Amino acid sequence: MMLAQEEKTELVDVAIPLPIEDPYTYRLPQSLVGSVQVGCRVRVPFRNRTIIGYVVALDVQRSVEHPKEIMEVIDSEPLLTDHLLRLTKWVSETYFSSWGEAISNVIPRVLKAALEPQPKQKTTTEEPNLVHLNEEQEQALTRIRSCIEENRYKEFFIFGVTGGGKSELYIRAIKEVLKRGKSVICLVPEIALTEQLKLFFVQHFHDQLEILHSKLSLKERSEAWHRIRSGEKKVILGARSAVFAPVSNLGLIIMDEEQEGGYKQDQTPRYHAREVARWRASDLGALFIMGTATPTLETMYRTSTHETEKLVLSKRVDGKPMPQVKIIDLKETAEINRRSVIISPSLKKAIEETLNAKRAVLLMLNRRGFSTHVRCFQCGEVLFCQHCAVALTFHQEEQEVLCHYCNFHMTIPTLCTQCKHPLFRYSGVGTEKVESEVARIFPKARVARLDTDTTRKRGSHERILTQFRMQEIDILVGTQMIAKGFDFQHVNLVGIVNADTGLLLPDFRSAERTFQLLTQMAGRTGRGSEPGTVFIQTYSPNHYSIQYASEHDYAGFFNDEIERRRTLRYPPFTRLINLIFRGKKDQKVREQASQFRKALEDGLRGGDIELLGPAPLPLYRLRGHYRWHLMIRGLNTEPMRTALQAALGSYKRKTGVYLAIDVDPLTIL
DNA sequence: AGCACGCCGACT
DNA sequence: GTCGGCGTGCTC
Repeated sequence: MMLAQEEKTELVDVAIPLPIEDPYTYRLPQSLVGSVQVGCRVRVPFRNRTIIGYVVALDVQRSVEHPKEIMEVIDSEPLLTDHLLRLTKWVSETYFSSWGEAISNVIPRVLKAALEPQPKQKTTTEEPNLVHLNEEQEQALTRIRSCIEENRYKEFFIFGVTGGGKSELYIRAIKEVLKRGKSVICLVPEIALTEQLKLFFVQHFHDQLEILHSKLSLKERSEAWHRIRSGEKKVILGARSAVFAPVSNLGLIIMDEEQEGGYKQDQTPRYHAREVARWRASDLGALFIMGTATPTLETMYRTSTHETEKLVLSKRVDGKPMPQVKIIDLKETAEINRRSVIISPSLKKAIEETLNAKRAVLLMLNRRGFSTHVRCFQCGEVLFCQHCAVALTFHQEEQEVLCHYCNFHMTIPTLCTQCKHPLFRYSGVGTEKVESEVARIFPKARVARLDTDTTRKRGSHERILTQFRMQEIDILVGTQMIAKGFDFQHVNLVGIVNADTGLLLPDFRSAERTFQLLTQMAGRTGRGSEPGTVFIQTYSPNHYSIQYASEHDYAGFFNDEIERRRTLRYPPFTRLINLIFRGKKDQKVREQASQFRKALEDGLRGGDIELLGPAPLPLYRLRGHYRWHLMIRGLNTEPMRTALQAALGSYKRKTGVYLAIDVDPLTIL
C-alpha cells in the first residue's frame, strides 16, 4: 500500500523568493496530486520555517536526496501565465536576481485566493469628442494602425515637441487596439502622473480602465490584479511596476516620457521598465510605443539603426511658437554684486512684468532645502552626516539640518564641535531659500513651493496644483517636480534659478539630463495666448546642453553628444554592468571588490570586455556603509553576463560585505 | 536573506 | 574557565 502511494507522488520545482540560485524540488503528496499547476503558489517547508514559493515545473525527473513535502497549494488556478513565468525568468537572468525574487516582485504580496466580482460601475455612454488631428498626427496614426493590423511585434518612438499632441495619439492607438479585443498597458514615470492622467483616461475608457501602482493599498492592488488577470480590465494605466500587469491578450504597451529615471527600479531586481516592455511586446507580438520630446540617446540611436521607427510631431497643436529662451551669465551678475545672486536683475525685471500682466511664474531649482551646507563662521568646519559622505542640508521649516540620502536629521549645535564658536554660515541655495528670497523681493506676490517637502502628505501635491490652476498662486518655486505634467495656459515665464546643479555630477549622462530638464521646463510656458519666455541662469552659458536647449535643438544636441559617447565608449555604443560592494568595514569592502575583479579576470581571458575599478563610489559612505564599485564594460551583454555568472560562482564571499549588481545603470552614485 | 555551526578574544 | 564575536556554509 505504502509503495503504491509513493509511486503516485511526484516531484515539482518551486522557485523560492530568496537570493538563492535555483528552484528547489519538493514532493507533492498524494492528496495534492492534480490540484497543482505550474504558476501556482505553494507553501513549503524551508529550513526551520515555512515559505511561499512558486511552482515552475511539474513532473520533475531529477533525483533529490530527501525532498520535503509541499504543505499547501494556495491557488486553485495558476496565478502566473506561461508568458509571465518566462518573463520573470528573463528578468532574473538579465538582472541577476533569483527567479523567485523576480516572481515575488511581480505579484502583490497579499493576494486573496478567491475572486470577488466587482459591482458594475455606472458607465457613461457618452464619448468625449475626439479632437481633430493635424496632418502629422494623422500620418503617425496611419502607421500605427497598419502595424496593429499586422499583429506582430513592432516598436515606435513618437518624437513629439511639448504640446505636440502625443496624448491624443495614445488615446487613438489604444482605441484601435481595444477594437480588436486586445488590451493595453500605458506607463507613466511616476505615481503623481498616474493620478493626473487617470482623469483624462477614464473619460475615454470608463470601466475598462484600471490603475496600478505601488502606492495603492495591499487590498486595492490585489483586487486590481485579479480584475486584470481575469480580463475584466483592458486598459492598465500605471507607474513602473505596471509593466508586469497580468493582462491577457496584450496588444500594446505605451511608455510616456521614456527618458525618465523612474522607469528603473533601484532595488533587486534592478530592471528597466523599457526593456521589460520591449521583451513582453516582442514575446507576444504586440506593439511598443515610446514617446517624449527629449528621448534618451539610447532610444534616439535605435531609430537611426531602424530597430525603432520614429514618428515625428514637430508642430504644437495650438500652432504656438516655442518660447524664447534667454541665458543669464551668473558670473557677470556675481561680479557686479560681488557675491552670488539668486535672482538676477533681468530675471527680476521679467518677473515684475509678468506679475503686472497678471500672469504666473515658475521658478525651478533642482535642490530642496534652504542652504546646501552649514559652516562654522570661525573655523570653517562643515556639518556632515554621520552616516554618509555628504554635507547636511539646512531646512528652515523644520529648523534642522537633514541628510538627503539617509534622512538623518538634527538641530544645529549651539557651538561648533571643533572650535566652540557659536555662529554658523549658511551657504548654497535650495528651493526654500529661493521661496523666501522671492517673497522678500515681491512682497505682494503670492508665492508657493512644490517639492518633496511640501508634498509629503497625501493629496498635497494635487492641492498645490489646483491652487496654481485657480490662479491663487503667482510664483511657484519648485524642484524638477514642476517640470512634469504641468500644462497651464497662464504661465508666461519660466526661470531656471541655476542650470548647473546637474552638470557638476560625475556621471556621463549629466549633459543629457541637463538638456532634458531645461527643454521640459521650457515646454511649461507659452501654452496660452501669449508667447512664453524662459530665463536660464548659469555659470556655464556656453555649455552645449544649455546652448542647444535654449535653441530647442534636440538634433544638434544628439549629434554632439552621440559622438562624445562613441569616443568615450559609453552607451549606446557599449553596455555597462555596475557592481556595488558595501559594508561597515572599508578595508573588507575594498578587498572584496579587488578579489572579485581577479575572479572576473580569470574568467575573461581576452575578449573585448573591460574592467574598471575598484574605485570608491562618489557617495563613498552611505547609511554607515563604505562603498566601492567595479564596472564591466563591453559591446554585448552576453559575454559580460557569462563572465559575471562565472565569477559569482567562484569568488569567496566575505561576511559583512554586500554585493548589488546593476545592469545598465542609470546613475553611478 | 536567515540561521546554525564553529573557532578565537575579554570577562563574570 | 565561559560569552560572544563573526567567518562559513546550507537551505529541496
